[in-house]
Amino acid sequence: MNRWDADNESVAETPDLAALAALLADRTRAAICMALLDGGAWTAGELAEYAAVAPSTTTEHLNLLVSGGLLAEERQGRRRYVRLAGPDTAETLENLAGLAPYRQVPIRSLAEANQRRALHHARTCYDHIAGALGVAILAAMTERGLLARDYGLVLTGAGAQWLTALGVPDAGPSAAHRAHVRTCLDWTVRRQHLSGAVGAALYRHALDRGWIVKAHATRILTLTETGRAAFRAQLALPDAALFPSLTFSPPRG
Amino acid sequence: MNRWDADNESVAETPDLAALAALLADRTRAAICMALLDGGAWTAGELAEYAAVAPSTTTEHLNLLVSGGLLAEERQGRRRYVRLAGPDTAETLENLAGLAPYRQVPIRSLAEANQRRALHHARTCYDHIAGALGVAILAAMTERGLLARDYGLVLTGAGAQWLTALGVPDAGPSAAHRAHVRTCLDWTVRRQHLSGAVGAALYRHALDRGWIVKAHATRILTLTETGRAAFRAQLALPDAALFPSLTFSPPRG
DNA sequence: CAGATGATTCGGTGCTCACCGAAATGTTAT
DNA sequence: ATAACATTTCGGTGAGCACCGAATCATCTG
Repeated sequence: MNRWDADNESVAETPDLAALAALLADRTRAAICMALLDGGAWTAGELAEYAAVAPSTTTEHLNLLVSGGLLAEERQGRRRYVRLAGPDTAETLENLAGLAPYRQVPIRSLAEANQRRALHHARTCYDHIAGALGVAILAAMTERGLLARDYGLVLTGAGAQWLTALGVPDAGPSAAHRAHVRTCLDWTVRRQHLSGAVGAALYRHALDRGWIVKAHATRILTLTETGRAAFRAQLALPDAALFPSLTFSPPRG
Repeated sequence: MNRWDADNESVAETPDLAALAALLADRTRAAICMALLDGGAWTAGELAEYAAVAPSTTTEHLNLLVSGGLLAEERQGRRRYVRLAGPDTAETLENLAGLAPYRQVPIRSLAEANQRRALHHARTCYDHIAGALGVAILAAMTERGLLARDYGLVLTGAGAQWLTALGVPDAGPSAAHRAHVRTCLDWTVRRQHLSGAVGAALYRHALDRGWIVKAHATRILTLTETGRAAFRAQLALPDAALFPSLTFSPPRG
């Protein structure tokens, strides 16, 4: 206790950016986090198999990630479920991934190639829709005057009416602390897609109505025939956004 | 070249989150990035002294950060200037810092304690105002109806009028690709402050009018007497936000 | 209760990397 | 030209850590 600082301790607190980054700096841990961006809870064993490391190694990684605040865990009997700590964690992770350099990964099988195409077409991004479909939705909503870019991105009056006409519950007051409309940089297409509370509500609605179905243990979303009809009727989405086989993956420099 | 994928290469590209995070996972490199969040360009030597490592070590770090895309460099004769790559880099860094755990750092001198108090009171956050002053500005603008939270955070009509009355140039059309109004999590106060294009314009305006002055080689902003008068008249900011000595730093758990 | 299953603890190994100092390179000042 | 200065290159050292396997603990199933 010093004279010049009688009522404070003689220490201060600084955000430990390096400690947080170190959690993500390992390829295995990064892969785990990217997998958890599907928004679901995974068991330790599933993650071990996914990341192709021994269960013991996975345990160590999960301990670090949980105690670092990135993951939340829930134990049920003999198994350990983990998921991302929250929407803000997911958002920051996606932003970071959009900023990251690209790395070449080999494709070893036809199944892998198909899976990758599906992933580029439509996938979850925590609690909303990403991929070519997500990008097309944002573009169409902007073009049709449901979203406006004048003062940042906002839902217009027409947009609010459109949502209620669809039967999407208004997430406004309940999610007061969360931005209503937001964008997220897509790492496959390098363009923006819709996130925020509206993006999340739209995703849930599409799931409920059977427009899309989510595959197990991946982030892949499959568009149903009903979904294609709905997106055509509601937003006039072009076929290129509705069929995986037509999804264009641009070469990267 | 395989039959099943005749026109694509048999490799795909994934964002290398781990590689990006590894850049920030070192305490020295993280300190360098945090220093550069003042928005200015630093020489390699200045950063070496700031981070308390040998010049040769600094060179290696800067090489990594530049080639990783986080920093932009500019050489002038025998010296090397570096700055953050862009506003999106700065934004992601601040978000990350807001998510990071806290670390205790010892305070070794009275000067350090004063500096820290000033930093908590008002500082730059790349291109806008952070600290207690920044938080107070956001709160006051919201309370006075210049910003609204109904559909995400937006500038109201009254807010736009207020800005033009002040003489702040409208950054709207010129910064079309950037969000007009945005918030940034403050690591000192753990509350939001105003960023985005409007935040940047406001900061520049306050500098031009002599409301605040920026100290050399730190992120510290000092409020002038004119500035205090202006913020009282325009936003009715309370004294607690106008005087560093009254700035409250809450204990952390 | 026995056997299977999911997760954890622990010891040991190998690799990566942050750091420094000394010498070298290139630029500005006297 | 010579001196002072800013930065870089390089070799070597030491610490941290991701990984595995074997053994152990806890839980569920037959």
